[in-house]
Amino acid sequence: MSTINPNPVPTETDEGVRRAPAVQGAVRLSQPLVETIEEEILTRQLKPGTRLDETELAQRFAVSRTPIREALIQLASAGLVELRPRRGALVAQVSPQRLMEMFDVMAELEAHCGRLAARRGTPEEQQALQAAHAECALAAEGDDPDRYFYLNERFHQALYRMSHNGFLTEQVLHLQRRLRPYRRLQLRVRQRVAHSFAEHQAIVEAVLAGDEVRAEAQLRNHIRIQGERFSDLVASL
Amino acid sequence: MSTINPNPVPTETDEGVRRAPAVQGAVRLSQPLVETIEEEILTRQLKPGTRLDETELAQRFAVSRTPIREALIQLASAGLVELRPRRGALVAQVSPQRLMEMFDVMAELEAHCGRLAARRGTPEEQQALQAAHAECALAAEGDDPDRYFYLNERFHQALYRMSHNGFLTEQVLHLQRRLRPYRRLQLRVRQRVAHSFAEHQAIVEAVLAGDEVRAEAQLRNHIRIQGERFSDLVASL
DNA sequence: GTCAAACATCTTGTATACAGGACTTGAGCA
DNA sequence: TGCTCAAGTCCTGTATACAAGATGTTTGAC
Repeated sequence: MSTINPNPVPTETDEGVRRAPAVQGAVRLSQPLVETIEEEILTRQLKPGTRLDETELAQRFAVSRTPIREALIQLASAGLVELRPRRGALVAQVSPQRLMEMFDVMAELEAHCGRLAARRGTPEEQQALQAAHAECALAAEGDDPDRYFYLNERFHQALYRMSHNGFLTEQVLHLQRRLRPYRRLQLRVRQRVAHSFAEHQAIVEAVLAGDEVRAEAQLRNHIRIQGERFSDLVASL
Repeated sequence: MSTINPNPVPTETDEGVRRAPAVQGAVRLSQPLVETIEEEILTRQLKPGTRLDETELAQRFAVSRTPIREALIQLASAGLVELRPRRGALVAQVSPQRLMEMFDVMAELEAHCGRLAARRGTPEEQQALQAAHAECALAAEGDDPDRYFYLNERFHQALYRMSHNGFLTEQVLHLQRRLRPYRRLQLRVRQRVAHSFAEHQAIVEAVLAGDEVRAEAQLRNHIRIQGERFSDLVASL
């Protein structure tokens, strides 16, 4: 019987789900379930097309089918799971074309973040952006793709916040998370880390200079490159 | 945007939700519930902040609490309902600032649709766009704001499809629906229908001419005006 | 040997039971 | 009179029971 993995994201689910059926502990059982299953889908431990049997999951997490069903519904709403009425749940298949469509939308949203960040960023946010950029520099020089990948996300998140548009930030964060496994492939490509960092440099300069047009263009291009690289990758298969 | 397949057949909800508990008709009871409650929230029959009591809803729709809970979870994922653990569900409050943020994102997504439509629209799609535009003309001349509102949505949807980006289309459709009650307020403003139609004219010309830059700019402006008007409306209160 | 229909089994969707947290109300106290 | 605390009630979250659709298998006919 497997328990729920400790989460990298700081949450207040202080304890695991290892509980006797009648004991009430966490506020909602389905929440950690959503996070765990989502993580496993995004990390490809659960592969697209995999059947998600409710009873099996219920046994695995030592809860009843009720919170499992609620978790699956939430995952379906996020697009990670396909729910076929009366026929069970599958890990959603994401076609290469759809991925490219998602990268396309991501590029536009990030570009808009860049424009707004250049226009609205406060001095503190500008400093935070530079700090995030400096951290990326260390990882890039140290030739540590995994660490760069993580810091790269932090860099972009600093930009999202600078947009001062909470809704936009939520949307683009969601897409960032959704596309993570595919973006991760990119950095394995030769020289990609170095190129990415150079692009960041141009972005930082444009944003700090308050150059909305350039910030927008640089970011659009920065994201779009990933979509194109991904497309090359797919085409080569 | 949810990947829950409601039905093998893309049919309307055959009728209301009033059914005897034991009658098996729809594939899932929660689906029509989601649609009904969503409709009532979007039409303001259920006002922001209203408590959504599970037992009460269960009685009203003559089902058990189980499908009600599943519906509420889906609505919460769509942002229409706020779920407070152990403390019940509320119709989500949308602050004026958040609405403006949503209009801002909407403007960018529609603008991108416009650009792609100008680049990729097929002759059939161009014809469909013109046809939708012509229908709007009739409603505008006839001074029928409600009908114009409906046809206006069809016009925009024709543009979304022209983008040939399914993910983008889903996202922007979702936002169109979400913002509907607030957009509806716009057309009551004096001369707004006439202005809107004039803007459509410019959009159609740009898209048909394949002028990506102009199509994008016209659409961004067309949507942004609504956000600004809304902001004026809020400020005047 | 192939196909189809009927049956058995599995799994989902819904109803209901039950436990525990949250809100309400009223009494005691300052 | 106002505040605090406690008991009672209500409602949510979870488990479980049950019904019916979906799937797989076996058997029978051609």
